[in-house]
Amino acid sequence: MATTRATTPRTDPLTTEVVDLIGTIVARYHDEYEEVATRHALTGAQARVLGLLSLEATPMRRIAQQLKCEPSNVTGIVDRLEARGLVERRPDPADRRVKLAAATEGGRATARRLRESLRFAREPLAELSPEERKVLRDLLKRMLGEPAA
Amino acid sequence: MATTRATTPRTDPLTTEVVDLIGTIVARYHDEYEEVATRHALTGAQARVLGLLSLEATPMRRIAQQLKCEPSNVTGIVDRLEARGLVERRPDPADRRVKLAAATEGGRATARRLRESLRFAREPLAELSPEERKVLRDLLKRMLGEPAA
DNA sequence: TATTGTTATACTCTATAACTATA
DNA sequence: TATAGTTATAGAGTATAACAATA
Repeated sequence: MATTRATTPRTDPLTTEVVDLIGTIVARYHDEYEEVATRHALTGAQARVLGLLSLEATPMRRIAQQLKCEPSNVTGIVDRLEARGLVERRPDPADRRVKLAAATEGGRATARRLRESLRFAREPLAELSPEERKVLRDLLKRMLGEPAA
Repeated sequence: MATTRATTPRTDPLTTEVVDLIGTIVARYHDEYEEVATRHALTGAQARVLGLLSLEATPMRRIAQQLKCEPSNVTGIVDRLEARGLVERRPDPADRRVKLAAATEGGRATARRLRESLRFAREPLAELSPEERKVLRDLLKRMLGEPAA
């Protein structure tokens, strides 16, 4: 079945330790993201969509793809952001079926403040020297299947 | 406040790149967790609770603390797991107010299958040699504020 | 015919507040 | 009186199915 199993058994202590560390990072990252969103009176999903739209106006359909959820859900999320003046719906000149959701100026400002509040993985990285950050970057890249730059 | 700020400005390209990589890992980890849970007909929250209870019987209150949610929510989650025979409630001999939620044998089997399906951060780590995994472990530990072993 | 966005529906997770049974 | 668990309630996210407008 797994012919390379012997090289790196999935249960060796070192691998388990790294897996646990990554689990800790994932948990901490998510907790902080939710907390920052709540502090701005947004849910996690709303904060994610606002973050997307602060970069560029996006068709409803594509928002759903980025969120990995059904398009029908995006309607409600954008509704709530629109009700607060953070987002607006605009027609797509090229296709009248499409609605482009776009962040308003206020929405972009909120998104910016949100981004700046997300200290995690910034402050902690200050513990590492630039050389160590490079090593970490290359290891993470290889873990994710990218060529090591 | 942050006297070392000048050394590593939060916006330097290398730090940003590492932050983005960690964001990618977090997203992938969560997507896979949800997908595996769904494949076992469980929600993410149900899978997390079942994972906890497969290790040891736990008072409702403590489950809420681990999930970082209100105790009232745990009632429903455990209800649904119990209705499927994966979990059961038992009295705590030491304190009759307390109910211990415990995984049944079937629940432990499901939890085991679930754990085995979670390949992420296992398979990807196979890309790294044992030495590289050690370096990664120590960098992650320091990032998380632990002494570097 | 196919696609985009929406509505309608039902389920789950979430927080808040009030309740009960113990301590 | 304080604590553990529950119930009731309301808001939000989710998937599914059916619909109108447009392609």
